[in-house]
Amino acid sequence: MQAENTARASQSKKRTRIQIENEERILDAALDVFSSYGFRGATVDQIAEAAGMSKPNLLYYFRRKQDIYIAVLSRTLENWLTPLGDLDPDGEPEAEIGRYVGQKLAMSRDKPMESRLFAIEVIQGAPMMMDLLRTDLRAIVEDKAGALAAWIAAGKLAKVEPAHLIFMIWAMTQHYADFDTQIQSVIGSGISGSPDTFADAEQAVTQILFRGILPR
Amino acid sequence: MQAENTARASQSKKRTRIQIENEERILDAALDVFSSYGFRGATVDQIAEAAGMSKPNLLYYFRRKQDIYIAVLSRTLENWLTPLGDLDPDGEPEAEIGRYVGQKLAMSRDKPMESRLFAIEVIQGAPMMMDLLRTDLRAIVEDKAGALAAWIAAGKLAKVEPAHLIFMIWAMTQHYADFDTQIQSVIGSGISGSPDTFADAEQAVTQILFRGILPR
DNA sequence: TAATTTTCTGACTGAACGGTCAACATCAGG
DNA sequence: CCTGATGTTGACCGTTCAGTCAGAAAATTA
Repeated sequence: MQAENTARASQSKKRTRIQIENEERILDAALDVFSSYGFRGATVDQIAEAAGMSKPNLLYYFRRKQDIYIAVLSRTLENWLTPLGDLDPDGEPEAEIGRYVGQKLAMSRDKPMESRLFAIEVIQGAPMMMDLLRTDLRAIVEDKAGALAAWIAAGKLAKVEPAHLIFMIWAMTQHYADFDTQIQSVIGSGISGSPDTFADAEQAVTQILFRGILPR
Repeated sequence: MQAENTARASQSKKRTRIQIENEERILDAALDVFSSYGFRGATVDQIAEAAGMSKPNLLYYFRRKQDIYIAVLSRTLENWLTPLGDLDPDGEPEAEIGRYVGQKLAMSRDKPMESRLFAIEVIQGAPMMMDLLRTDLRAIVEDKAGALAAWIAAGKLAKVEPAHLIFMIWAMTQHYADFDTQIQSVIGSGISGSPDTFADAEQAVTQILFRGILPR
């Protein structure tokens, strides 16, 4: 993403205890605010208040609003790509994809703000993340698409354009985080709030996906 | 949504030619801007420039930024719910759902901004649309979920929680509009730009969905 | 504990924003 | 072609925002 520590920057030698604590508090608060309002809609004052500190103090750690945003995206990106990276081409598709889908659904339940942060950024054209999408994300998708293609060639999966299969998994799982408000409005509860709803979601996703792609 | 014409309001008698023209230009421009930046991120000046008129003139037609936003949401909502409303409980599931999915995918290709407008609004907690979601959207989903439940009971569809099946269709189809930037970054083209990509998307969605839910 | 560095804050600045207003321009109907 | 209604604009206002700064308070080091 970038030099990561655009913070007190300069050429600071060691990160002090207070620095580490406060930067974390700021990033937690920033995730909350940015995932609710997007970059332009969020204000530094909001983030400062959520982090429980004054605005000048926040700006002492991150000189500019953009630096906070980039730092949050950076920190979140790792968790984001890890599960897909774990997909093992030498494993069996049902087990591997099942584990992946399970992890993604759990992330939608437990870390919905991260999902929404990326969603807003991407929907708005990924002005800050474009480079990463074209490099890191593209690379890992191409890599794992190869694994899917091999499974298809081996007759272990139905014929689907591999990249699109990955997109569909993202779509189905992340929908429960990103559109939680809508889901709650319609059925009364989201997957974060109700174990029953989570179970229904998991059942629907795996049912459709596995019947859809596993050999009959 | 509301009285629709919060515009020149007062108790205007008839809408003049210029009024009709300009309100349409404004709403087109507003859709473009709001779908890219969200409500808080968009500025009235941006919309005015996109509509090719001065800010005071724009505010002559819509007194407040919120009024423009609500008007755009209103206008878009109709197109949004129509395809689902057309789903015929007395038809055959494959034909009905197939037509619905086709319409939704075509909308993602031809009207991606509408999709993104709703996506941003919902992701941010639907502050302006909550009422509509809880009434109109909920009602139509419950209605159509009944149709799906009947098909399932008749053995014409696999057992899936009907509301979740609808969510999955939304997720899979709208993903191609909302996350177009991401898809382009990964495979080089989106469904609006390339007929091949659209065909791949359609194939993936229908393949997964129909194998996933139709009786074997 | 004295010196030094790090952390924190109130008060501020210039720019951007939403919205107003008085006056000017254009239009449609008689 | 005159007149009232509709449409349009530059200049402006109060507020909010990102970011600055001089210096006070707290922590660290010696």
